[in-house]
Formats: sequence, structure tokens, C-alpha cells
Amino acid sequence: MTITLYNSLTRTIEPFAPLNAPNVTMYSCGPTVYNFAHIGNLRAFLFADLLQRTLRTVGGYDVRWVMNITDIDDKTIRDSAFGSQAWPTALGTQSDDPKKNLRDFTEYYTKEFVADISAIGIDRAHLYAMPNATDYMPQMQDLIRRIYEQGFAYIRSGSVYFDVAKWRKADVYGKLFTIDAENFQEGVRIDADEYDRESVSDFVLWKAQKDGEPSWDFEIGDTNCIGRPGWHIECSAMEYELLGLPFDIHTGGVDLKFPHHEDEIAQSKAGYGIEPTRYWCHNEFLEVEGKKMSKSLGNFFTLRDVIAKGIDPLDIRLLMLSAHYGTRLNFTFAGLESTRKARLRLQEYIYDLVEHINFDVNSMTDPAPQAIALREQVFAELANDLNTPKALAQIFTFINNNPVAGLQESEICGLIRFFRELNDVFAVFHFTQRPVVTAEPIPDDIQALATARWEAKRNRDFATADTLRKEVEARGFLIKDTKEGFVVERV
RNA sequence: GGAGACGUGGCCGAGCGGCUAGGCAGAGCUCUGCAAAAGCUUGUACAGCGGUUCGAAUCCGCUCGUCUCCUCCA
Repeated sequence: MTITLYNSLTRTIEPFAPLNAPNVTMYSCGPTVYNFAHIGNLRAFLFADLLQRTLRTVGGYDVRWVMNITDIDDKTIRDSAFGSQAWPTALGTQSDDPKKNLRDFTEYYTKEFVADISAIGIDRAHLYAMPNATDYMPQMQDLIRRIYEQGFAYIRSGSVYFDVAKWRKADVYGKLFTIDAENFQEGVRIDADEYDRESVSDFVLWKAQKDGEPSWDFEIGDTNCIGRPGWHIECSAMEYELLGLPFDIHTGGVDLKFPHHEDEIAQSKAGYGIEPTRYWCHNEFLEVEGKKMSKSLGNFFTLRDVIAKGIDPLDIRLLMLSAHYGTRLNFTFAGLESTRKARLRLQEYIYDLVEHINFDVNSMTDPAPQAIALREQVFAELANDLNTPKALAQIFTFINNNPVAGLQESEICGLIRFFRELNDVFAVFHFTQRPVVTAEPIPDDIQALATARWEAKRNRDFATADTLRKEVEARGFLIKDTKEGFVVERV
């Protein structure tokens, strides 16, 4: 099925066609590992995951997916620096080697990151690579040299800068983002000591060493510029190395359009002579009370914060899938609760399907028209720029109109197969037998009260039964009557 | 100051000129002695004001409000 995608480069929805079907190459801007990811960050990775899963399942492609780990930048250096308050206690004492501190620090948060994305249903096996920037030092340096040799970079005080003014004469700077060069608001967010550059719009490719910071030798021109890479260069270098240029799709959050992705395009083209990719896909932000979730605003939740509140990570995944990736999504705990209920309803339906079947699903070859029609509709929505909300709506409409009790075996079979396939994209459903609720042990005295109530009820002494029920409820337990008897649960 | 978005019923969210999703909550009902759970039924909303059109939530203009980006950002 042909998939259409909104391309930030053309600002239109376009049919997606890979350069070498059935292979698709895709690069996603990953995390900077200086802290735990918050769920706003996670939306970007969930979007990339949704996209690659849809390409596999709906598009039938083989996807080579790369997500980088930024393990060197201002923040990782700052927080791993000797004496940093941000040094995780789990790591023990710091060494006196800045490089080792940086590596230990970023490895720690990388591990946590992988655990987080696994919890929300991103399968590490789907990733071809999760490269660390610091493992691609020679490639980054090679790219910077190429840019320098092409005349689009200059060296100042040991740093290497990209010459945007010069590049603008050779090519368009502002492909993803309309840049109004006249109205650059200068000064507010600029770290003064970094700015030996000729123009504010120039960006750094390589930063000169500062005392006590990790650094690498770098022979360029006729000097050794000891230092470390700038922010944008890693992506360009790793894309070239791991995917080759041009590759098919590049994903990231909208905030990365400028400057990060714009600079990436300029660097890659200036150095390699080729633009990195043809489809740029960006996800919108997760908001809290109408504002971007961010560390600086302090309105963020990490995954572990949310899990600690008893939230199932699958509900976070489904919540994100219930809004289109290109719109802002307002995060609330009420919304999470609403998503949980919706998910459980779908899950109940699947449990019902599983319960009503007593033969091997895979051996069934008869087409079940209803299931085929549903699959067509739902996959068409996914193919339509990943319209997950609409796809979910189709599924709910279907289950509302088709209770499991009224289905033929062939339909049940077809539906199970459909839901399994769907789960290759959604990854929020279970296909086991409905689990038996394992009641936690009930204190003997509560059990005795409940039993007494059951006796009273059987004797039709409802007044006593109600009194006992209230007593049990006052103690924090709930009695649920069933056909055969009763169960007691903690409220 | 510049650029770009957005504003849909109590909440979340589709919609891309006519057929006016879906979820959650609420209400009513069924089943239950009661309760719980479950199931069923039920909702014409598009910020405001103009305009275009046979017809506008959808297109255009203005107003109001909100957000994002403009070299830390998913």
C-alpha cells in the first residue's frame, strides 16, 4: 500500500517512494543523554517508531532505521564535569579523566534511555544502529575537513565555523525554515565566549578545547585544533557512514528544524555534495496545560515519574497514538485514564476473540470479508500520513457493531489475524488468554465478614447483608457477587 | 521585532466545501435484593465578526485568544 507523508521540505503531503524499494533508510534524531528522557521527548521517538513500523507493516518495506545517541555536547560535558552536582550517585566517584567521566555518565543515561523506550514498546531489534557520536570522531573530522576544503568553513581561535554567508551564495540556506536574515534577534541566547565567529548566523562545526573538558586531536589546515565536535556535525557524519546519501527519511521534533536540521542540510551538501534526505518528517510537541513540556519550564514528567504513579506504559504509547503526530497533544493524567479505559475495551474484545477460538488461527485460509474490509480501512488510514486517530476510530466503530458473540469462526479467525498484524504497528495488545485476576490475599477477618454477609444474603436477610457489606467497605475492601459466589478485592 | 501554527460539544481528539468520526466523562436503561462489573441507548460542537458560495467547522479578510521557533531544545 502506498504511504503518504507530510514532508517539511515541500510543506505538502506526498506519496512516499523509497530510492531502493523495498528498502527504506531512515534516520531519527535521538536523545542527548544527560538525564532521563521526559515523555515529551519520548513522543518524538514514538513517532519515529510509528513511522518505521507502518513502513514495515503497511508499506511492506524493509527498514534500516538508525537513531543516534548524542553523547557529547554542552550539557553532557557540564553534568559529567568533575564535581558536578548532576553526577549520578549510582556511578560512584568520578575519575580525574574528563573523557572517562563523560563516557561513564552518558553510558549510564543511554542504558536508562534504552530501558525507557523498551517500556513504551520500541523494539531495539528494529533499530539497525544506535550510534554514539563519540564513536564517529574520524568521520566527523573528515566531513569538517571536506567543508573546509570546499571553502565553506573558517578557523578562529581553534574553533571551526560554517560560513553561512558564503554558503548562501552557493545554495539555499533556509530550506526547512524561512529565515529572515535581516531580523535575527541577536544576543539573547548567545554564550559570549563562543563568539569569535564572523557572523551570528554562522554555526560551529568544531569547538576549541576548554580547560578540563574532554577533547580530541584534530588536524585541519596546517594546525591541530584540539577540541570537540559541534552539535550538528554528528548527524551528517553518521548518516553518511551508516546509511549513505541520500537516504529516504529523516525524523525529529519540530524544534529541530532550525537550526539543527537546516544546518545539517548545509553541512552535508557543502561537504559531501549531496543533500542528506528527501523526506523530512517532524512531530509536534507534547504540551502540558497548553505549554511545551520542557525541562526548563519544569513542567515535565519522566517515564519513571509516570510509571511510579501506577500508569501502564502502554497507555502512554496509546495516548500518543490517539492524536496525530503532527498536532500538539495536550498531556493530562485524566487523558491517560481515558486512554487506559479505551485500551482495556479493545483488549477485552481481543480476549473475547481468543476465548472463542479453539483451532489454529494460522491454518485458517478462508478469507473473512469483514476482517479484510476492516484491515483495508484501518491500513488505509495509517497509510494516510499515519492517521492513527482515524484508524482507532474505525476499529471502535467495528467492535461496536460486531460483538464477538455474534461472529462466525472464520470471522473471529480473520479478526485475530488482523489484530495481530495491527499490533505490529500499535504494539499495545496482548494475545494471551484473558489473565485470571490474581486476588491479593484478603485478611482473615475481612474474609470472615464477607462470608457472613454471603450467608445472610443466602438467607435473604438483606439488612444484615448490607450492614456487613458496609463494614467491609469501610475497611477498604469491596465485595463483588458472582453467579457462583463472591470475591473480595481491595479498593 | 521577524517567521510559522493553532482555537471543534464537560475533557481528549478526527475533519481539508454538502454525507457532519471516535474515545473518556455525564445521563437514561438492562442485568442485578443492594453494590460492583458488564452491555445497550443517548450528544449537531466548531473563538467572534464580516465576506465568497446554492451550500462553510472547512475558502478569504479582520478581531480576540493561545502556542512554537528566531543558535540549549524531541
